Amino acid sequence: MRFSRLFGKTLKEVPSEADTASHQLLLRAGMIQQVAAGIYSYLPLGWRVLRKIEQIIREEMNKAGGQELMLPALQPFELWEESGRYPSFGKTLFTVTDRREHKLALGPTHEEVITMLVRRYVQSYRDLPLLLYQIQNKFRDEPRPRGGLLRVREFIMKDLYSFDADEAGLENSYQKMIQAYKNIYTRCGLPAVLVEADSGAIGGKESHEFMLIAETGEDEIIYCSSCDYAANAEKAQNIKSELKKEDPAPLEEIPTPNIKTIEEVAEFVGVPKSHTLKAVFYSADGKLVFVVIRGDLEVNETKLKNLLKCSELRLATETEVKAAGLVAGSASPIGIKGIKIVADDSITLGSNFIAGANKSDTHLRNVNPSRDFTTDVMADIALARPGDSCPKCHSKLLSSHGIEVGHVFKLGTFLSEKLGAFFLDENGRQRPIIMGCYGIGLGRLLAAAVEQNHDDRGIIWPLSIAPYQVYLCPLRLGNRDIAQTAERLYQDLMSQNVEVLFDDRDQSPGVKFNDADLLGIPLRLTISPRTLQSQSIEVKWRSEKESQLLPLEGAAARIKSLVQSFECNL
RNA sequence: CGGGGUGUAGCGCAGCCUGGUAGCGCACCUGAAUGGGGUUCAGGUGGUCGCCGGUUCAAAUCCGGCCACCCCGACCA
Repeated sequence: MRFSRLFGKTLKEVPSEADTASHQLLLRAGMIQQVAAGIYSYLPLGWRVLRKIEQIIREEMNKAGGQELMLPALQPFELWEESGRYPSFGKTLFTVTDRREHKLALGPTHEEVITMLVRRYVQSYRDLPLLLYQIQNKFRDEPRPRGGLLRVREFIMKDLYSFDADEAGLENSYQKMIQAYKNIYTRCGLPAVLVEADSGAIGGKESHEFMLIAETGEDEIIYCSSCDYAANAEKAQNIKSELKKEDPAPLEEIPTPNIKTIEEVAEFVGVPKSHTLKAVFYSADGKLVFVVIRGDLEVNETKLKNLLKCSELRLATETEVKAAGLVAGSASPIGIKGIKIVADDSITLGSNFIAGANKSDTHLRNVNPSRDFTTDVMADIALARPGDSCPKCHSKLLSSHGIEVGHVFKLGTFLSEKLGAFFLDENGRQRPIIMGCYGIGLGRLLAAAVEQNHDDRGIIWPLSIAPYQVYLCPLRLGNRDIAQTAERLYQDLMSQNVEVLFDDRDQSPGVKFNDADLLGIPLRLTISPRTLQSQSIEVKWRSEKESQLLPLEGAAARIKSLVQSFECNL
């Protein structure tokens, strides 16, 4: 490709809308353009990168036994009501109405459609296992698109769906996909890590995410400093310290004037926070919920939401709390009636707690769960924090931010049961197909690759996904020798099937070098009067500081093998 | 949805407070010089000042409403 003909221009200044590195660089390099909030066009350079990522993913999916197909973006709205997933997607589902006033959804994902397809063709266990995938646009009306390509409303996603006859089959498919994903990240030059995850709106039981550790990441990862435990903070567990059991002492009121927060209570009474019980009020689908947790811990709202199986969860407002007759600051579950009480299991790891008295400016001493109050539900709903103990090995937990570059789910049978996808097993018994799904956002992967690989001059593409492999950069194009040599090398490289961007513009060296660095093409070839004098060209990797000279004679073939040897290392 | 911010040429910005019909840099076009890290000089092209309404002899500027985009939070693969 000749630079002079390339559609798109590089920018010196940073467009004001961008503040993450990948967003700024992709805009400055002329690879993407924003059309509306969370909606982007890909220009030729950006599209070439995307297509390379797509091809790598496709190859790995095929290698794992996946079969590619294509599904519609427009889906009957009823499908979402039937599957029961409409409430959990809610407003993120884009809907349109056709001329017959029939409601349609723009597919945010395709489990419904593919399950309908599969149920028609799979009747027997002999038809399983099955791995089907598609690479296409999905639509989600995100509350807040952000970070350029990192969170958008229309995006290209690879989604593979697995169909198995039994749990062992699902486990096998799941492991195959995890391996395929690892291959994909390696080939794209991304050190992604596998973490335990919450399955969110998709539903299902077990789930893992692939994360790229990055400051700009929206997710928080909790990981162990010594073992391999790692989980999304939404899902992460910790070891809750067990306090010495004392014999239950009688309840006792203590006046606590103007003392409301756990910190204040603990200090006032002179006990550690872990000797107190904290009350937090939530509104779950409009119903008030009373949550009790040990004072040294915080509530993990994702865990709570899953436990309550509600679709909307938020902190209750002051008005709602008052209306329910609760005394914020001095509330406790003792004597509460008509409100659902949910407890974290930490409240059983201690005794004689300090808790509210449901009377303003008053607390109770020696509160003991089960003796003094009962709960409707008890489970782990605590937030794991850095500094806590690892649930696997008790070492210290750490945290960092990450970009979610892939998510795999064991769905189980809830969709196949809802949508009627059954098969007959060896014994002629009808059973629901066991499903899994495995997604990668291509644009996000591209942005993550830039977040991971750049410096203050621009992008540094890994060779495998670079828009071009080689940047051919002749200086002083007015010089006929230079022009001819460059033109010949350009033709030679192309005939060797090297992907080359030929900077045929008669620009000053500074302009050319700066553009080369900004675009981030891995290998830069410079031809100048200087190099020509020694019958050589200068070769420089974008990722390295130093350059070297290569004889002009046979340069194309040498460059070809340079590029190839690098590819083989991946 | 709550809080904050911004909308003036393709991009980055000034002008607005104190009304008089728009300016700078980059990019682009023409010419000349320069030539290993965004070089220099000269001359040009390009804007219904986000939209609608109001005040006024006169609105980018003042007032009201709306819209879009960005950031933080809520939320969310």
